[in-house]
Amino acid sequence: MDIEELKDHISTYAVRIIEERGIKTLFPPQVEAVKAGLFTRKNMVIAIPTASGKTLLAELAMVREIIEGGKCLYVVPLRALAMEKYEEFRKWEKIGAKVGMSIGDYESRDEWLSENDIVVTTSEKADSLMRNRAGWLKDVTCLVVDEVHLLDSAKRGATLEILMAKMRKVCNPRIIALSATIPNADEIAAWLDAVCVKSDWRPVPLFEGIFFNGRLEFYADGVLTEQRKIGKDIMALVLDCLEQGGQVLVFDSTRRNAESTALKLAQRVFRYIDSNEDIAKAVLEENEGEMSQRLADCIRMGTAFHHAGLLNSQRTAVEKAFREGRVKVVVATPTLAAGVNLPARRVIIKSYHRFGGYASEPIKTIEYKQMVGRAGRPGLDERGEAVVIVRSNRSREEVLNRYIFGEVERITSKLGAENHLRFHTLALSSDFRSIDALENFFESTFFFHQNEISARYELERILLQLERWEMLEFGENSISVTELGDMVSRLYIDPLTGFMFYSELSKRDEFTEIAALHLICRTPDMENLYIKKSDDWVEEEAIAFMDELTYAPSPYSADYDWFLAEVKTAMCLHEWINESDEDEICEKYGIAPGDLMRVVETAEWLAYALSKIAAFINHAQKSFFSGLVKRIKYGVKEELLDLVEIKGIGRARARKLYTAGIRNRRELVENRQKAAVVIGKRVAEKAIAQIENDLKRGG
DNA sequence: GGCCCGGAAATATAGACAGCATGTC
DNA sequence: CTATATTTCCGGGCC
Repeated sequence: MDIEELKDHISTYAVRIIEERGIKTLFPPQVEAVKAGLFTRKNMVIAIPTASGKTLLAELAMVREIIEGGKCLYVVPLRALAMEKYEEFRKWEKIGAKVGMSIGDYESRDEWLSENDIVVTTSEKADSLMRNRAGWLKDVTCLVVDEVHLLDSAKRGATLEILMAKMRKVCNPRIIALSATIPNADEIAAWLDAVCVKSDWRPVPLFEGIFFNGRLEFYADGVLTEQRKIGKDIMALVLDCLEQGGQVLVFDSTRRNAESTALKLAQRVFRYIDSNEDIAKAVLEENEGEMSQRLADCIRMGTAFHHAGLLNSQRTAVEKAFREGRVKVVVATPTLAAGVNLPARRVIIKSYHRFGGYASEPIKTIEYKQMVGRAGRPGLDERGEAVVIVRSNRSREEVLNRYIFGEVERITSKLGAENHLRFHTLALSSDFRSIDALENFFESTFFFHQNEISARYELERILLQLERWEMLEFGENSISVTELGDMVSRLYIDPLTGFMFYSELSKRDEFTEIAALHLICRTPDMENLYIKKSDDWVEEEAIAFMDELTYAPSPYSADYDWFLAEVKTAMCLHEWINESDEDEICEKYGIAPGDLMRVVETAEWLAYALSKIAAFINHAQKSFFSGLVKRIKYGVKEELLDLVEIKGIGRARARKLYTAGIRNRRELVENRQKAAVVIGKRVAEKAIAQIENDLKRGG
């Protein structure tokens, strides 16, 4: 089907914009989706492979929607994905569509979200906007859910499910759900009263293979199509592809392995690139720690590793360098499996096992298919190749049966877990104010669609629990949410977290820094650092402040290891807010810069919640808690808070200024020369300009 | 005594969402 | 209770 044929649906202008991207015709599954009613008001579930044009379908539907005067919400699972889609959709600004984004602590530009025709968000943020009664949400006429197979995720699937069910109740939008290929897409479609479009078509043919004992075998449609001998290890597999002008993406199971593989491959990949010194330098500018040094070393030689220990800016730099062909090989942990779009001619799966709680286990087939789906760059490679490295005949068989010829797992709802029910029930009970109403709502979820189990018994228990925690009150025949309950719901924290904060704050008037931080780390919303065998020092150092804490189990109790992890994390945050050097913190706690940032980010969010609850009960230390939020955000002692609010002045520069006698913004403006000497002329001038600007506006 | 080697024992283990309140002819 | 791969430790053989 020719793109021109779409002009009656989306206007000639819109067709022009698509053509500018070099798209002339629709792919077969896209044609199928159009025929199935893409331009009607039908709900749709579209289950087709990565890179076969799901996003374009969503865009076509959204443009149509906007022309009709509608408003679209595009929901994705990751912030990085939100960024990617936001940038992509901004092309539609050329035909007058306004595009916005709302994720975590970032909101696009200075416009109101209500003015946008397309808003890109994560599922949690969308749910949060709903709890905070963002009025514009009820104007949404089209909801696009990207990666809807994430309904299956034990951690985050429930939120997506609740969001979809809630949206249907509140504004009943048209729903377009995009999914990877899954066996029960029609079940999701049935839940949504949607038409289901399924296809396995790919723009670039995929060859899946096995590498065992130096022999490379490719299979297609159940039969061996080609085999040849090449070298003995992964190096041969990589060079074989580079030799033909391709790029390689390697998936490995641990960060350490990914790093060492990248470094090993670099020894021979360097021949295939020119200088990457500028990229290496940019990566080191963000951080100079050990991991960053290793990354820079790899990049200089044309390889890189990619995992959650990198800073976000470093990750983006690696992705960009790979897209530009300046880095030839990226060795990644699962960060990239379901993340941003980064195709390569050859994908190598170095290990298909991953640690999961108690032991390492084979990854799921859907994960395999997602990794493998990255093989072959449309328009650039004639074919995509995916190779699993295997070390025994047994695992060769396993890979063939389970992955290459195996079927992807069904998607099942994970809403049944008590913590998810508790979390969402509190928020829902402000709209559905009786147990019957709540039960009725839960019957509209995917969980009920799949299981047809009444949630009533579970709900009763949870409601009583929430009442004991003073978040709900029961009237004659209706439930009402207390002020505390409403606050907890809007803060988007687990009610248990809210209760812990509320009860501990009520119990005592004095919290030391470490006690407050540890309270945050005790919470089910916090993700704590891992305790290693060699972490005895945690216990030893903790003796000094043990009696300040809100809780400490006996060393013989089963919770003790968990407790030590909380303490370790609290100590890490304590050093952060007392201005220890970032790289020193990373080294001492055995973490990478990206991990530190994530701990800080989560702690800041929870500290904010803590400070709100402290203010609510008028706690004696409420200003200490609100200061703590900022201190965590910037990683500084109290005295630097004024300086660090200035853009371009972080913890390091603020400390330099303070040491030089410039202790706040006023003193900065009054000591221009000195400031210029301490932090550099350019930075100082920018800072002063900003302060003066703020003063003018603030009066 | 020092060194190398093989095998046993110890060790470590992926990822990443969320608050808030904005302003104006 | 479940696994795997890498690193570290240790003892034996050898020069």
